Amino acid sequence: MSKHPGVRADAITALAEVFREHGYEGATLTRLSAGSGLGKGSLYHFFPGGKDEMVAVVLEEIDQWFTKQVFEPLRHADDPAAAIRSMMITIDAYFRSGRRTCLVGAFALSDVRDFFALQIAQYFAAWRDALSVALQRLGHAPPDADDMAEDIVAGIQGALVAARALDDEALFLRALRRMERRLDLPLT
Amino acid sequence: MSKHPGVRADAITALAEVFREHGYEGATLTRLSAGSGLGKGSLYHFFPGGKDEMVAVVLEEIDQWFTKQVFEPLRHADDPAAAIRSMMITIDAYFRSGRRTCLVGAFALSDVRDFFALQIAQYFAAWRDALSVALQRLGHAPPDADDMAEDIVAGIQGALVAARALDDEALFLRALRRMERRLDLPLT
DNA sequence: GTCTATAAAGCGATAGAC
DNA sequence: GTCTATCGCTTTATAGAC
Repeated sequence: MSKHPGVRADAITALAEVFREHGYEGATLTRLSAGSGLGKGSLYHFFPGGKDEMVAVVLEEIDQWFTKQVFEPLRHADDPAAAIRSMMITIDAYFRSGRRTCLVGAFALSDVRDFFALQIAQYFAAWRDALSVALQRLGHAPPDADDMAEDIVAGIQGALVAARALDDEALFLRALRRMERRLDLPLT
Repeated sequence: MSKHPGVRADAITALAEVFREHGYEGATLTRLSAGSGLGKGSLYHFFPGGKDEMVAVVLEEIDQWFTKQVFEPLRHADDPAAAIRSMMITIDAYFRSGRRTCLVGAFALSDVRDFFALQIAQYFAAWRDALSVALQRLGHAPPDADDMAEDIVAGIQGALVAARALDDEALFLRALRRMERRLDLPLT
């Protein structure tokens, strides 16, 4: 254990941003070093497994963040409808209206998908299942809730792609609102 | 002009597949050479601008294919509803139920987006606009038709991401059917 | 723990024989 | 038009001084 655990934690956040901006192959050690403020030697001290270990740790951190901020509230909030609405706001902020990409989604489209297949699949499955639970608590039958949840999770990824492709920030929020309306959430 | 124009045309198709499987940075000249069956020298003979020119030509070919097979039918088919249904079938075949990625979509999420921004934006805009025309011909007001078209185009991209992330082929066709149902197309 | 120097391999691109 | 050989350069990763 490091005597300054904050250094490693801060590095993980910085590395995540480099991977997000440049992808797996584009995230060179030079860029990872510059982005984290750590020399190559220090990076290999914290992540002896090199780039692959950095990615694995970054994916783990992302999963933990979403579990706490998105998945758990969907499953356990007193008001499921409010939790879904809150998810949309959280997501819009996290992805900065589509200016920020989803690292997991981008990896799913790339050739590193197979290598990190388990973590990628788990992230998407956890999101879909948590959302399905919230929808079931609103009275939807499990097969319908699964279908709706799958639609939303995929829709968010598609909105990220389209917003970046068309360079149109407004598109992302517009898509979120469309999906929310489609769910026909009860007023609270 | 080459004396064997088929060689270059075949190469473009092969190069497209390499870029699709490995992304821009992952598509090394060694892989592009192996995939096309042409030596590096021959590749530079056909594409003096190197990788960047190969990508530009590949994107152009993709745009031409979609224009002829998808966009034009949406705009001019006698039966717009049938054209939209036909689009879904064409798309499922082209993307092989999500096992094949959309090169343009993947580029939109990557760091080469800025470099090819124009071609990427044009592809998405052309798809959305052609679909909007078909929906308007079905009686939808232009703002509604634009909204629905945007939803479908983004939804297809999201379905590609989710299908690959969850390694679930059935998800892609399921998403296409959901979107088709949502359009409430008239029977013909 | 952090750095610089460096090794070994692979990269995009070019030259030139055929 | 096609190939092989090769040039610089960058890559990941390591070694070792501090």
